[in-house]
Amino acid sequence: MPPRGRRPVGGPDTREQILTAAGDLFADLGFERTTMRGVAARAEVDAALIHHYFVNKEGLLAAALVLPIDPAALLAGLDEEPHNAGEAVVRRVLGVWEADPQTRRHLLGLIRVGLSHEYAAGVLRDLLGRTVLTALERVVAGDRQSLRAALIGTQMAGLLL
Amino acid sequence: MPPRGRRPVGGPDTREQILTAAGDLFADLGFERTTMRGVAARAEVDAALIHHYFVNKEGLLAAALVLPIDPAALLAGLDEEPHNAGEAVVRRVLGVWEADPQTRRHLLGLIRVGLSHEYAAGVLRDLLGRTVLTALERVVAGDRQSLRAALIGTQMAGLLL
DNA sequence: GATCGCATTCCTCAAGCGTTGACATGCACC
DNA sequence: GGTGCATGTCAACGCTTGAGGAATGCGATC
Repeated sequence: MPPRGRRPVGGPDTREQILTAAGDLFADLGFERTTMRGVAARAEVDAALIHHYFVNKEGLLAAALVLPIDPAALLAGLDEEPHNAGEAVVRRVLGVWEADPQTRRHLLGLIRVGLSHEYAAGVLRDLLGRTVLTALERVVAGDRQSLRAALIGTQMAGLLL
Repeated sequence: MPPRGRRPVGGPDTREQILTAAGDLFADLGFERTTMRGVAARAEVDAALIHHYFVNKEGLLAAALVLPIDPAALLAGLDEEPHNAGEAVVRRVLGVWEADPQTRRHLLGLIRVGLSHEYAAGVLRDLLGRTVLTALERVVAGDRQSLRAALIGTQMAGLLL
């Protein structure tokens, strides 16, 4: 039984602990099968504290879902030589995919979350829209930019899957 | 502690008890503040039994929401003298409203439920559409029947409110 | 600059909610 | 008299909330 009030300073960042615990469990189990109590236990925290920080399970998901890589950085510089940007995108994506098993596991987790639950899918779409598509749009030139960016995105998702 | 299995025959109709208990509580408290355990307690039944019969709280609401009067009967015969149907409708509605406090309480309860919760409002709309509007349409003559029936309906609702 | 009071922030407890699956018991029918 | 279905209860699960308890930071005061 932990003491009742606020913990003395100097301990690990509790909020961060919750976030990583949640990230792990969501990735492993999907949305439904991940439980608040499970996250709380793994983060060594009372379940109510999660609500304090993230309001509810959906809020926790939204906060826990982060990309393991920065798409803007990954695609940086590609807009300078548009003629072979397509191939370059594929190369770089596959690059991280193959190089780092950690990252691969994380990405697979994201996909699993998206597949596991209606609401979770929405959150994930949102995240991708804000990050990946924005980064892609900067690389893609010409007209119908957004559409082509979206197509590339789905193409890559399909490839990884 | 009641015995564990099925009750001996001859007792009151359990399902009906649940329904009246639910009707009372929904009318008094609205949807949110009515609890499954509360209904179960009032009906002297285990909460799980409600799920057995009505699947979930929304199902219970849909089953418990019934009109205290039959609009078809209330408006019967009015289609025979269309010239003063309007006034007659008002008279009859106000008739039951003033005559029977029981009915009035029940109707007020329905309105409260409708106001208390998004989903509940949907169920109520549904109920009204299936009953009141159908009855009204039979009374209203001429073109744009449905529209005029709907207008009369809202008019009456406003009046009572 | 030290210290005191106080609002804020972090945190747990206890309880409430809907819901579910396992299981018990009576009833009807063959 | 056994078999299957309808009727019930129990115990537990999972999310959420409100009441507080404890540490902390900060301005006022000396």
